[in-house]
Amino acid sequence: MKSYDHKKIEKKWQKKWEEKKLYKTSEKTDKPKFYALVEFPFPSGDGLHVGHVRPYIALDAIARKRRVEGFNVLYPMGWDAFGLPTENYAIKTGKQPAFVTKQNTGNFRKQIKNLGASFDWSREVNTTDPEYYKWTQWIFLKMFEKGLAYKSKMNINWCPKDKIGLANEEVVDGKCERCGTAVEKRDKDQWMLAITKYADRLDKDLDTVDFLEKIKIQQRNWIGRSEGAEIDFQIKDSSEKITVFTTRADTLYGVTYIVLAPEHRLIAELPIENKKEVEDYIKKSKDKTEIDRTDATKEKTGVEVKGVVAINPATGEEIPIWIADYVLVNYGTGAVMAVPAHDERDFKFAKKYDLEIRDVIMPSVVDHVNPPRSDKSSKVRKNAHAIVYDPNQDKYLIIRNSKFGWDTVVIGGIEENESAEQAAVREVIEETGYTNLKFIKTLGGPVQASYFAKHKDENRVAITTAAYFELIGNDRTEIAAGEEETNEILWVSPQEFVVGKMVNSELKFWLERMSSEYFPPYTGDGIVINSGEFDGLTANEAKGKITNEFGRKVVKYKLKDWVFSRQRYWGEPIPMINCNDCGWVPVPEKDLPVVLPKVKHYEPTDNGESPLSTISKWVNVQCPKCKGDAERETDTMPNWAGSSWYYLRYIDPKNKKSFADKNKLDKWTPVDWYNGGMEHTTLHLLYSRFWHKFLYDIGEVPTIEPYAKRTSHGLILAEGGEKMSKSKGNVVNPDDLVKIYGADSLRVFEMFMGPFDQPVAWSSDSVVGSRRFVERVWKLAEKLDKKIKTPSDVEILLNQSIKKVSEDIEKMSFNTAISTLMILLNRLEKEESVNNKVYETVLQLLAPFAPHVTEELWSQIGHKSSVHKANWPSYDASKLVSDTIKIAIQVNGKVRAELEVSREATQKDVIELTRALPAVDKWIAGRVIKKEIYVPGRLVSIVVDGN
RNA sequence: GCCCGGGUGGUGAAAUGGUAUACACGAGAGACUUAAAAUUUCUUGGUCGCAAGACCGUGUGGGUUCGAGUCCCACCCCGGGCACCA
Repeated sequence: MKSYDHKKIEKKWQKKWEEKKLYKTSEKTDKPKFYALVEFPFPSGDGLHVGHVRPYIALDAIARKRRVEGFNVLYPMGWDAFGLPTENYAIKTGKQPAFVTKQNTGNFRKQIKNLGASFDWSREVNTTDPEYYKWTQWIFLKMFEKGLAYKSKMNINWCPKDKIGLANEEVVDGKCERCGTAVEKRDKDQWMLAITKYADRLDKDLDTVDFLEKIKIQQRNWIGRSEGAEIDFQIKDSSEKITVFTTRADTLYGVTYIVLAPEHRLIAELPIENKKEVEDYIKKSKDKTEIDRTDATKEKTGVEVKGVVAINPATGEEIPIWIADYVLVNYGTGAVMAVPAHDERDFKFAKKYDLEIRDVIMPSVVDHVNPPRSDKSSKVRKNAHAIVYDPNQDKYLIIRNSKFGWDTVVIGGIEENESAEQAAVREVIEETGYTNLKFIKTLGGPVQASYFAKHKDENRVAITTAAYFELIGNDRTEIAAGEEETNEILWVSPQEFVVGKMVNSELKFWLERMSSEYFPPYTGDGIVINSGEFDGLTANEAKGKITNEFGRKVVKYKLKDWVFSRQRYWGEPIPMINCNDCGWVPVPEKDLPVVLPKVKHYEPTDNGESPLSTISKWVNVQCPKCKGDAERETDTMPNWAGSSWYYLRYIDPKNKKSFADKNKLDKWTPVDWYNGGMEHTTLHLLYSRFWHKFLYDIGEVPTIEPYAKRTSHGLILAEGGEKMSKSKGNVVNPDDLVKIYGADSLRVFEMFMGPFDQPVAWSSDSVVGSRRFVERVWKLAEKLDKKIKTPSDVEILLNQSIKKVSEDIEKMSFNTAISTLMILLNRLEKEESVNNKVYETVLQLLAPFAPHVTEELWSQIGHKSSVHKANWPSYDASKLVSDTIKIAIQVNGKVRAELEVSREATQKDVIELTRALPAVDKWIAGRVIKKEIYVPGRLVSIVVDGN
């Protein structure tokens, strides 16, 4: 047999597959469809690195498996080729971006083809092709027609280095996502897309798709749906009112002031006494950068609006109005009701400016050690806790109840006409005898705790107030009669005096409140207090009732409209014409595409205009409406435009009449499985869901969602654990590894190196292991024998492997699928001869990962047709377990022996056999057997008496 | 601060509550070779022991269980996302 020559084999089969159009998707078949998609790359000058191709290989394996399972598979590839890097390169070298793009796509295509991926190259798309972006522009015009695209003066994010406006999604930590320069704010006329009109559906329809949960969560967080209430606060002696948005209507009675954003429109309307002060503050906050203003760690500032007060609609009280820049104009109503007792920011602000803090929510805890029992009755009691600290020995006074096995603080009921402090003192003396107590303070308001009181056999709802004392002497009186003798009085260290060791779940609040003069605001749920008729309701109940009474229910989103203009050359021209008489007029559909003109210079201009604006021949046009003089829009689209619908163009890439044929769309949408990076979750993935929903609304696509399933790969890092990048010089090019080890070995390695969804550091040294594996599969062909009988354990291992590999590919657990095949191979190598059928199955299971070598071996054993067309192996469910099984014997939880038993053996038989084993007898001899457990097929567990 | 992941040998990593470290890399020893590479055989969590074997061991501390890497509670560290969103 010839030695394994990957270069020859891989070239040979790649050529044959292309000739036979093996991976070309047919439109004429009644097989069920399967549309697999990977994110198409931006063809940079750097080429692909080993990280880029991992998802291509993964979905290639899935696509290959689907084909042999009988699906008509669409697995396409293309180029997301508009973008800054190409333009910047063009500026540097003077080469046409279109030319550079062609060069780069050529290189990328070659790199990908080297891997033997089963893409249908006849459907390749390129977003910079006028035949493609004609339809990107067409969709934009439809959005304009429906009022979803609008031009508006926006205070946008501006990158001074790239000289380009950015969408919110492109700003990371106040910096340009691409170049890291601090983003400035600029007022500019910008085209906007009204993605916010789809906010509710983009959130809700996530329920209808199979996306990884973390992707759904991240999108939901970004969309930021928040249910709450709008409540009007009348301004005293005025017809004006301030509307606030709140998610905590239940705390309305705790509102002690109102805060407006500096940009709030009402500020100009109010008869403010300290106008100068207020205006100074507003000016100062306008001068702050976005980063400074939104830095939550900075101390909050504000200024009171004097001469004007608002009325709390619930209490009727007059409350002050403040202006502070921690309140944002563009969220909610630009005004908040401040509840310092139950909100961190309000609390800090109130402390700083000495504003009133009013408790309206009592914390409520459910004891998790002794939770209330549903079968017991419940009693409400008012309690006092006495926290007694002895500074001399740094210890706390507790009572240990040996009967129930718990430690508790001194606790007792509060009698009528008694304060918590008085009750606490009384209880300490009665129960412990200590009399020299110095009262320090009451630890805030009451806390409600629900628990099951063992000693009374009933559920308790305790509303407890704690009093804090220090011990100043050791005098003790006699402990009152009647106290249980099971009680022991102890002093414990602070380490022991915590929830968990102590039975009192309220203790965490007491400790918090003891340690600082101002305890932190309580922001959790609880029971409403100090709120008139709403007292005693849970916070949740009160939310609804107070909203009904004083406000109205509303839903707000954090999502903002999409800034769609870019002041650059290398993007789709926005197909709009500005006419002095007619305003913004869309380019007529028949004139699409608006083709990018060729220019000599691509440099962006400092005044923030697109380079296109300097080409007067292109700019000056006739108004399509009135035929008067008009000018083209010179801004271009962001490069998220072309990628928002590319999966639709793959379906019918050559269509000249529409972006895709309706029947074909019916057949192929939605994408069945889309894999891509987590970094696109709130950008591309969200944008394309928006575009798709829009196209659905205007009847252009048949489904409400573009992607039925979305998964995500982990990043491949460089060997040192850093990100791979050309500037760091740590990029690994797949071409080099294909040359040395072959595409098959590289593919196997990329799948084997670790969990697909987890980040991994690359290790070129380890590729050799996968190469050895491929070579050993190659060599196993020397042992083939058509007549040899397969040993039963091999038979079983084979069936188990078919099952495991099939399931693991579906779960994207490629690493364990490969290791399963390695285990199988290790076993087969031990045999003198291997049956052809067994070997063929191995080749088939390996084919999705290593398509070339398996195809070669498959043809060498005499197959005329491709291994990539042979039906996926199925397993025999009756041959997954052997007749005898090895089980482990545990004595007191420790493995002491092993035993081989029949699969059908009964518990009685197995345990008898077990006891007879000397290795077991040693551990059980002379001891009382308390328990014997047999887990069929797994183990026997014997529990014996103590020592 | 909040929301997701994750923490297991020298390394990448396996493990429906049931024999922790499968599979692979690396390392060590042997075979083949004039030699090296390649290939191949064996060893490879730690401690003690001549051995049989014993004990310890999945970030830390508690808990549930006959039995915990896996479940519960509290915490520490690393990666990612969001962040003055009312």
